[in-house]
Amino acid sequence: MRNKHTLDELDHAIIAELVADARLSNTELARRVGLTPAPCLRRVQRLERAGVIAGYHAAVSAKAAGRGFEVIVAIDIAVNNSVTIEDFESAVVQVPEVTEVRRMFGQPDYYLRVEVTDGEAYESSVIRTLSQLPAVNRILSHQTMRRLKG
Amino acid sequence: MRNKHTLDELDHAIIAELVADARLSNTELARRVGLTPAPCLRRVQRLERAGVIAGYHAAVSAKAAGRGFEVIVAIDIAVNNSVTIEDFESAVVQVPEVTEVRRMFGQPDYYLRVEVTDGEAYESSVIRTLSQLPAVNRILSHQTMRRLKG
DNA sequence: GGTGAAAGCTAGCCGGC
DNA sequence: GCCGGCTAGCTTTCACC
Repeated sequence: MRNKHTLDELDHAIIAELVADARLSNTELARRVGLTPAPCLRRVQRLERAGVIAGYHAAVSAKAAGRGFEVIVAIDIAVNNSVTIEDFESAVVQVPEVTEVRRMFGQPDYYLRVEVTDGEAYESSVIRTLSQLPAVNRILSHQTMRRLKG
Repeated sequence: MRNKHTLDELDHAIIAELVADARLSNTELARRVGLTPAPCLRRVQRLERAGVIAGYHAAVSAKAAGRGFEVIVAIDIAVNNSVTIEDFESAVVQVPEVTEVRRMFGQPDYYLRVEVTDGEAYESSVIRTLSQLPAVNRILSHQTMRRLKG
C-alpha cells in the first residue's frame, strides 16, 4: 500500500491524542490539536480510510481480568517442513491465552506472549498444547515480573 | 486490588465488544448486549472505575506509520545496584520507539519491544541510547520477520 | 433494570481563503 | 484543496422511578 498523502504535524498530533485516548470526542480532539471540529473529523476519517488508524480497542487490565501471569515464550522449531510449520502456526494462533505471535529472524524462531491466571493454567492450557505439535523442538518460558510500559 | 463484584455474562459481553471496537456508541453497545443505554453505560463506567477497562487506544498500523521494523530486545544488566537500575528503567521507558518494557524473572532481566522504520533508525535511536547506560551488560536484538497475532 | 429530558456531539452543507 | 461556521438530528448522561 502506497502513501498518497504524507502525514503532517496535525495528523501526528491527532494520532497521538487518539492513541492516548480513543474515546475523545471529536470536539475535544479538535480543541487539543488547534482545529475546529469539522476539518478535524475529516482528517480522522482520512487516517482511518488510509489504514493509518487500524482500529480502536479497549485495553483490558490483565490483572483485573485475572490474567496477571504473563509469560514470554521462545520457541525453536525442529524442521523446515512447510506443512508442519503451517500446522504449528495455525494451532498457536488459535490458543486464546496466546495474545501475541511473532516469527523471528535467527533464533528463537518464534516469540509468543501468553496471559493466564497462574502457573497451573499456563502449564495446562499452553505448554500442553504446544509441546504436542510435531514442529516444536524447544520451548523456553520467561515469566514477567513486572510490566513497565506497554 | 480486590474484586468487589464478580463479572457476569453481560460484563464479559460488554468487554468483548469494546475490545473489538472501542468507538461503539453506547446505544449500539447496549443493543448488542441486549440492554437499554442507561444501565449499559453504568456497567461500562463501573468496569472503568474498577480498572478492568484500563483505557481506550487507537491502533496505529505499524506499517502505515513507517514503523515496520520491529525488534524484540533482551537485556541483561550488570549490577544489582538499585540506583543504576532505576536510572536504566526510567531511561528506557522514555524512549518513544520502545513500545513495551518487561522486567523478567531469571534471564534475560528485561524484554523490550522496539518499533522503528529501519535498521539505521534502530541503531541510532535505541541501541545508542541503551548501551550508554551504566547498568546495561548485554543487549541481544531479535528482529521480527512477521507478526502472526497481536 | 428502565424512563425521560437537558446538554453535548456528530456529520452533513455551505461559503471563504 | 483545505478550513471554519452553521444546523438538524442523534447520543450521552443524569436524576428519578
